[in-house]
Amino acid sequence: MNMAPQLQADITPEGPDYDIVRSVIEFLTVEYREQPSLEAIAAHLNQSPTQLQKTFTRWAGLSPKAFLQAVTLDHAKRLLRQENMPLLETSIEVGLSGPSRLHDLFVTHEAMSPGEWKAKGGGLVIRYGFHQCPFGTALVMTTDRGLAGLAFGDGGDDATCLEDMTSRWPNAKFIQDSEATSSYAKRIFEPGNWSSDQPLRVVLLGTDFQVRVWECLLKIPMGRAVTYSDIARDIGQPTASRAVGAAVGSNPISFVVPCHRAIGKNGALTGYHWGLTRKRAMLGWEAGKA
DNA sequence: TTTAAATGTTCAT
DNA sequence: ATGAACATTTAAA
Repeated sequence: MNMAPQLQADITPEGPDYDIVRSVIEFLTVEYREQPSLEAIAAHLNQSPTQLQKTFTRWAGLSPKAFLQAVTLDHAKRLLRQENMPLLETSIEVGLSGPSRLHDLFVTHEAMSPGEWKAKGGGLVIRYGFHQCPFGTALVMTTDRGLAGLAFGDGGDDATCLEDMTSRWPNAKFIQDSEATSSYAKRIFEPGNWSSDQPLRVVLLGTDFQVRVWECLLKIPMGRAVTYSDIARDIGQPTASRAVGAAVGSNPISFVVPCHRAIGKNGALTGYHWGLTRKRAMLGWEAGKA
């Protein structure tokens, strides 16, 4: 309600948190057969076990052990099985600018007109800024109609990250303006700020097919997962699962459009534009908040 | 468990 | 127009 200046610090209390967490996840992923003990992990990172335990838990809401369990095949399959009845079919009569009630974050979305899409962003003014978030550095992009892009980068690859995004809309005009984008960052990464009073407005810049896929993703509740073929079925092209994968992968608003909740039919995490480790991190983080 | 063929969209010749 | 790439999936060996 108030407190503008400090919020960004609240999001990431200790700057390097994600760096540590990321290392832990990477280590666990490679060595998970060994079921490494907390001591082993800590030793590998040159940290004290208690320190590490505390940092990790503060970040994820889950102990490293519970986290490891949350990202295994078994757990993923359970998430899928749970999705038998209700998920995609029952939901929502969303027209083009209809509000969709999410289980978690409230979003209103709006697709671009075909003419605007053909212009590849021409005549569009996009403001962008970098912000710290629980998953590293986030690049936030907005238009006057709402959030248009969200990307991630670690360390010094901010430039790479920016390049990746700007090349999607070559004719748009880009202006650096962290002031304008910071309010979005605050809203997105702090679950406490999620409310229906002020829905988050997003603009879907993509082809017809892509937009349909992304709208599907928006219906997936927090802590749940669906397969690529589920989505294909829901948009009326049951055999297009592969195409769906491609569309999911080109989603410009990562995290807000929960592309990390789409997984393979056997429960395996297949791919992620910003790195599989980050996908695991997001799934585990959500498991801790749910 | 690994391999091969089928599949739909997008992007580059 | 045509072909290759892709964050898939299924069936067959």
